[in-house]
Amino acid sequence: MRLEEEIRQEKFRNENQKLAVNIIFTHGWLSDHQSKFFGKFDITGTQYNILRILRGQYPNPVSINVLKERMLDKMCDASRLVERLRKKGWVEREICEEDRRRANVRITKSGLLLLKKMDEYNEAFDNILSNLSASETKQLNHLLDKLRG
Amino acid sequence: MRLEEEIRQEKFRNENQKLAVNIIFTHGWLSDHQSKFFGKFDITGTQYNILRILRGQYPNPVSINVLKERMLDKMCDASRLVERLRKKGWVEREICEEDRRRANVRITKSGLLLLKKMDEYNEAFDNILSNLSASETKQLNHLLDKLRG
DNA sequence: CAACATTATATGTTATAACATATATTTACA
DNA sequence: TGTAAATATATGTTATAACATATAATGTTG
Repeated sequence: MRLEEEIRQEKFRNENQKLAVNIIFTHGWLSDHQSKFFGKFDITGTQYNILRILRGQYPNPVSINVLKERMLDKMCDASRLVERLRKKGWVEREICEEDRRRANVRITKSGLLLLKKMDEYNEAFDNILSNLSASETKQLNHLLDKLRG
Repeated sequence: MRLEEEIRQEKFRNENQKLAVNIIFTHGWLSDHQSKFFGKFDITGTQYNILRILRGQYPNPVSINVLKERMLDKMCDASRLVERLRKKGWVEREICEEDRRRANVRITKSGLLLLKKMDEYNEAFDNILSNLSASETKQLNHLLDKLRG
């Protein structure tokens, strides 16, 4: 639906301002869908993202700092985020012996199992974004990349 | 920059998944810029948005419920958000006499003044999004609208 | 009109994000 | 090598978001 109808605001200063609002609104729309999905597995989108990064490196560990760098939303709070995942048994951490400042974080079997279970729903999840054709999706990706410069 | 480089992940399941990640990442990128700007005025993006809605109706008041409806991120917590704005002197509220359940919220002179001051920076703000041509911006808006169905 | 449902808002609680600061370890360099 | 700077992570604090529930006013229906 047109943004103007969704938020009942007919006038924007210009297309740029509308774009800013549109990005925020679309993000909210997507988050709603996602958190419904993630909620079923007692995990947040941010946490899921971390687990995905860790699976990508498995069986190698990843430091907190690298996690920060690769996170979608650069959080300063990665320590406590990892600690929450640890409490749920999805990751383990140990001090890195080569550099004792670092903490090595690794996904556990239990974490891998969770992701595997969630993988089965990937297709349903992708369908949230099925209102665009393949070429439109590609173009949208391209425009977002270009927007950020 | 290409999303793949920004988050150092070369492979996505498909363009749809990349799109989901791209929207979240672009939103984060935009929020960073915005909060730098909003922070200068001791206001958050959400609060600014409420003030804009209220200015749109000025001098008529708006109920909490209508604010909720029009907010970009439908918050359940609009009461306390309005209360925060009231404490800063940017809005006032009173009980609606026709329906005493409702609270009428109105932007104050001080709130209007703040928005006016912020208006002066609109152009600089729009420039955050200046990496696209006019027609690309329009198309991006169109694709986002279509994506949400 | 009495009882119940609905609506609008408020509030208690918990989880998380944001910010500043602290601690421990390593690196650089005089 | 001793000391300061830099780095990696942790922690204290505060603000806000999310969720559930409470309260008060209005609408509805027999």
